[in-house]
Amino acid sequence: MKKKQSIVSSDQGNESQTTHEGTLDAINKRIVALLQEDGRRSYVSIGKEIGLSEAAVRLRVQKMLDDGVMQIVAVTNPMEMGFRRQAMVGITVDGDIEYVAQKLKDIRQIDYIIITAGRFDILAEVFAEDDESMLELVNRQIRKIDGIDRTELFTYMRLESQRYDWGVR
Amino acid sequence: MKKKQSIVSSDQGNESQTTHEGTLDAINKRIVALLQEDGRRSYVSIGKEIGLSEAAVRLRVQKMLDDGVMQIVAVTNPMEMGFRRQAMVGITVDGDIEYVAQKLKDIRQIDYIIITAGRFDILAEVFAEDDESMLELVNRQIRKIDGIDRTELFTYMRLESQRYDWGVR
DNA sequence: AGTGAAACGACCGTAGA
DNA sequence: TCTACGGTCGTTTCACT
Repeated sequence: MKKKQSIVSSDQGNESQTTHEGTLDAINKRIVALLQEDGRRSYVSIGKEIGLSEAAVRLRVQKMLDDGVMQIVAVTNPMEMGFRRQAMVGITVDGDIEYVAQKLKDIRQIDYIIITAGRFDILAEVFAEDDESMLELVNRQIRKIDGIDRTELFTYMRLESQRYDWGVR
Repeated sequence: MKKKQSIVSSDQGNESQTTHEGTLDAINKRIVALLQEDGRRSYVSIGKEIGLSEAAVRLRVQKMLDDGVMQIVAVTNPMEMGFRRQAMVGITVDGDIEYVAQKLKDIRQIDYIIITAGRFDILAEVFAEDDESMLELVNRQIRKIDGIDRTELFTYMRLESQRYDWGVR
């Protein structure tokens, strides 16, 4: 529902929480770090820990959410959701990459795709209930897309330390 | 801090929220879907939307968090955090995979590693401030690890539709 | 950007079905 | 596993710095 707010840099002498390069100030980093542990932690308790009033914490969090610096969301565990197979699919394209990318995005069992430089043109992370439906997905859905040359499957044997804390460690 | 609670399936005629296969019941799916939009949405407002009391929603969310079905966390945007380069590194190992995996996990700029079957033994997602520090990371940190045979870098040109909603679409 | 205070709303534990 | 309810705590708004 929320749109990224248009930021007119109000050059009126107030020190910004984010620099032009997009790095956060020390206070925001601490706030983000705490919210990465528990996204529902109250502003009051965060404020107590870092020595700021509840309102100050809340305004900072709101600004970071509005600016698209972070989001606070439920992240599900694929295993617990009944998806026992995950894989990365390396794809080489001999047609229109944008077209292929669009078609891939329409597939429900792909959670993200990456346009890359290297041996592959696209990497797509896929999940499936079991080996059977993983094969079905790759052979009947992905490989059928016009413009796909080859696919190569990297089945996940084990996923270590999935984290969501880019840049705040 | 929280441990996954041991589930003794109390076969006393109460319909469970999770089946043995780990899929959620319809109510929990709706709750998760709403929390994927806004992880801080109040239990009261969720309850109103799905026709359940605040306490019922709260108990269900608590159970899903305790069971490791989902987590509610802040997810940062690497770009906004000043990390303008992301890449997947494909790694082949000629030594001890566990040792290599452990060493990789200690590197701050790796957010997750995947043990795979296929051309590579390990896939690692890495991020860096710029090309310079990406090269430094791969050449000076990753390639120096004992037991690593070859590495292959897939630089992200564009990341499409990163989502965190496995299985609830 | 930040504080403090008052009114309101959400959350939590528990009792009862 | 649900609802109802009362006590406590968190959030919101606003005036002030």
